[in-house]
Amino acid sequence: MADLQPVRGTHDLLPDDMRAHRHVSDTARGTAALHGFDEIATPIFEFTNVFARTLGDTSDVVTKEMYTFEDKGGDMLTLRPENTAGVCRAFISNGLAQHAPVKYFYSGPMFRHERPQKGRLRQFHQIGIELIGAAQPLADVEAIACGHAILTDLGVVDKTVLELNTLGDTDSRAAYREALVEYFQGHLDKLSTESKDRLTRNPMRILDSKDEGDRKIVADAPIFSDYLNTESVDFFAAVKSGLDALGIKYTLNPRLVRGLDYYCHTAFEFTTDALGAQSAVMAGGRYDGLIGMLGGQETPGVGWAAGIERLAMLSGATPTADRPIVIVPMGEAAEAQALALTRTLRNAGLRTEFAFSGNMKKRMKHANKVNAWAAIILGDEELSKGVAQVKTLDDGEQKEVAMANLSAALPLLRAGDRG
RNA sequence: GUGGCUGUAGUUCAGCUGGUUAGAAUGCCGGAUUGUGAUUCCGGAGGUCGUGGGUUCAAGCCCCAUCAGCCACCCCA
Repeated sequence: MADLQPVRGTHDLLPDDMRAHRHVSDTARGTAALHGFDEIATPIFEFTNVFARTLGDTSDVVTKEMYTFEDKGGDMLTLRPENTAGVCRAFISNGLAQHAPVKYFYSGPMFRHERPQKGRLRQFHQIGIELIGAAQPLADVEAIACGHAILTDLGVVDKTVLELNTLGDTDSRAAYREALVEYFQGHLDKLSTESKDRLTRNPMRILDSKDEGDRKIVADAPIFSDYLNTESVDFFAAVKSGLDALGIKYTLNPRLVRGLDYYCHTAFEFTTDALGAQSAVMAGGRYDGLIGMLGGQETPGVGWAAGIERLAMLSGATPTADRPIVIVPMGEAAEAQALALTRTLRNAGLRTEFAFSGNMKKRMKHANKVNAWAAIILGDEELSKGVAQVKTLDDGEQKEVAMANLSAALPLLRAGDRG
């Protein structure tokens, strides 16, 4: 066992992992593009303020999970724990308000100092979309529809449930919050220690508590829907009817709240029970206050993020690498010829490798080991005749093909093999 | 951050109540005569038993610490 361990909660993506990973991000990128979301990339680190200001100083992410450090110039920087704040910062920095509404897709690493578990890493990867500058409920529907389509394309949508809730607008939320605090204050002695803490930091979180004592108290707590104003109710109704129109199923979950302060109105989460305690696969919502908090002109936005590792685990699909052709030259003259041939075949778009060491047996073995679908054998005899022996490895059949015809003939020989 | 389980060859694991040179499978390397792989046969390399202390005549097995993985909580993707 090597004594050099990777940093806790980080993972190497070896080719098999990488392919599974790419399968998720490539599929998502393609489907997002189909929905009009173009890819952007923002820096992996930002000034700490970008996150501290937007995520709120009560959230767990900010208070204990960020990788924050001072750089050599004395600036406080933070490795991004999520990408929405970065995208909104970019929106402001680049004066993109003039192009609003804009639709962006992103994919990349995020960092959170949490205790690792399966499906929960310190460096993990997310895909996500942001739709900035559209205040209409249809924008929320569009964002959810895009996410739903991606889950469908990945073949995991059946393993998930779309949970939906509204957090209302600022007024509704403030009124409800006040009522909640007042209610729980009256039951302070019976609340769990954790929930007492939540009461000051994020009272709505108490609704989600797993503590039995808490649950009893929660049962009689004020209900959010009683505090929603007409605007909030109408907005939510529009989102729901949009989803209905698209045939996207959802279940209402009044307990679905958000740890991050900037969310309002629509909150949604595609959850699964296939990943243990890590049930959230794709989560998002509306964040109308975020850009204002960052110092930009008040601009509405909606989006979601999804964990690539979790999606990859859910889908279980591990695409295999394209099988190569291996050229097996015997003798110096053949090796020179083989080099030229690799180039010809590669130019023709055929994945080609060169078995350059050992006797013929070794080279054939190599071809087998790299899972080649065909070996091209080139020796003195073949050279003198201007041909090559093409052996298809699955059926063991060998055919003589004129050198000049190789790149045209190979795809036909492979037609029977679609590995 | 809190609590619990686990940690033996590249990989998956075995190793009896502590007792001589720690095993298997698979993988890897080499061989079974000349230009043919994946099957078969033979041979070989590879582990300071996560790491550091301690108890003991003696520790992979016991104790402590530490690191990592996993599970639950917390939180979240």
